Amino acid sequence: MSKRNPVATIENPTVEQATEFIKNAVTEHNAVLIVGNCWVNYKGRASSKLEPGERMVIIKEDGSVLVHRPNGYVPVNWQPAGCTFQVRKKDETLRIRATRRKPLESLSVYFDVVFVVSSMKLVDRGEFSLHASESDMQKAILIDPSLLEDGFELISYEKKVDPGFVDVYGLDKNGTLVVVELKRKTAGRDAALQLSKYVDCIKNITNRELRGILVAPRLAKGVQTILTSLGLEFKALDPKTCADTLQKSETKKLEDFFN
Amino acid sequence: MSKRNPVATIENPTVEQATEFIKNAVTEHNAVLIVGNCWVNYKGRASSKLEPGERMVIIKEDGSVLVHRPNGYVPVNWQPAGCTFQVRKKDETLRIRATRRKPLESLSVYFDVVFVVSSMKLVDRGEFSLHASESDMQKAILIDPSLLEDGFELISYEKKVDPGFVDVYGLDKNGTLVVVELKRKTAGRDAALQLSKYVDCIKNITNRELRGILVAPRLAKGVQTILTSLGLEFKALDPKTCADTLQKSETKKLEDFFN
DNA sequence: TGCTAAATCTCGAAC
DNA sequence: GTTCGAGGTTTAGCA
Repeated sequence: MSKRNPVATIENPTVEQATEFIKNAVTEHNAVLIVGNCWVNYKGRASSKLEPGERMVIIKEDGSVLVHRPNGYVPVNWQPAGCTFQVRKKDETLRIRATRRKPLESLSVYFDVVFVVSSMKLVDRGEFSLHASESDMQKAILIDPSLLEDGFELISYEKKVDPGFVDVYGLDKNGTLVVVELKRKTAGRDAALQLSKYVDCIKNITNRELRGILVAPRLAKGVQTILTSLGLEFKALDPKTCADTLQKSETKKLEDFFN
Repeated sequence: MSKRNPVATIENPTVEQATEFIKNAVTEHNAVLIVGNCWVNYKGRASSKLEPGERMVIIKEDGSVLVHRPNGYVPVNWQPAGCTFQVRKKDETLRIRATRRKPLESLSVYFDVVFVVSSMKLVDRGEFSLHASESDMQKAILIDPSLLEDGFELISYEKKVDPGFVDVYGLDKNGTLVVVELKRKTAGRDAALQLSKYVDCIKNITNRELRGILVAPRLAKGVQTILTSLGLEFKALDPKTCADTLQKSETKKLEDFFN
């Protein structure tokens, strides 16, 4: 089995070697890792100065830069993506200057000793998901309808094309028809109006009494007023709560399996 | 000349080798750099999942962790300082689990391929300074009173015990008495009220006309309204500008010295 | 220890 | 494009 190795490393390079190596890496839009003794100046939205010390510097292929001291999880200096770079050697010192416009700011890192430098082209297509997705919220309500309201019974559900919205239809404990609109983030005016449209639409079909509930972690400012004036309701539901419900459900399934 | 080299590196280690190497590094509170193919789970204040991809992982000696994708300057996952670690190999997979209490949260990183791993003990005593200090801002105004306002003349200044505040008294171009309050960061409501107190205090002593000016890089939201209702003024002054003025002054002194 | 206000905040959506 | 609001915000200053 041949293992892909996208990383090239030089240990204990001279300043000259490191300069050439980094210059090449940056022009080829490779990511670069540098560990060595350096000092840093930043000028832009603010200005800062960092006296010499041993640190890790990361340059990413998108032109972002991070300077990390041996302690603390926040970088001491950084530059967001989209920087242009100037790498040069002068008087036995390597200088890396990362500049960006809008806002105009520049970060200069000076090395007099480099312990190790790596250049790499990483491939990362993995998806990142924080919290539960909207479909997870929907699943959670399917599993435990009481998340929505005590005595709530599900009739049907429909996944909309519009991302972030999922409709649920059901009956409350009194048998009244309920239309639900889900949102995984703060619900704004648009969500309220959307729900109102659905409710109006259904009122044209049936003469039954109808409740419209907007379900979201929270409401944007002023939306409660809109909801009230439209005769709609709001139910706070956290994606995290949904994630917990799903996980409990998973473990319960396992327990059922073993019992 | 013997060059200090605090970095040990293994290129293309097996999962087994990497596991042992990292286990040792972590127990000795060394910093660790890992580049390889990994996936990540986080559970704590929120929860997240990151599908497999090639990334850089940094473990620092203070027990903080960073997971960096090839793009973006913010880590996709992280853990603040003070974590306890569990490093183990299982089924040809390296798992690093970083846990912290208060809040209870844990980050698990799984590697099936490691391209390169480094262990290091960095020495960094360099001082970091951001902005100009408030006394720098004061000095800058002493050097160039027009930073404050055209035609401004200084009468006296006083350094307050309260850190972050420096009072300046002067006359504007019309000879009107001016009271200035300096703040090196965004001025909030408290700064406005403080200035108001000073102004009221002086109004009790003299019958002269009096202007109160709040000098800061910017105002917090809603503070302009408060200032207006109190009959006070705001002058934007960036610590950065002050730093520039000071620097120019330094170079000018040098020029004067040589001329 | 808990709270409040600021940050080279960042990041995204809404206006 | 700018403003506004949320974040696993983080962080620093105080009560």
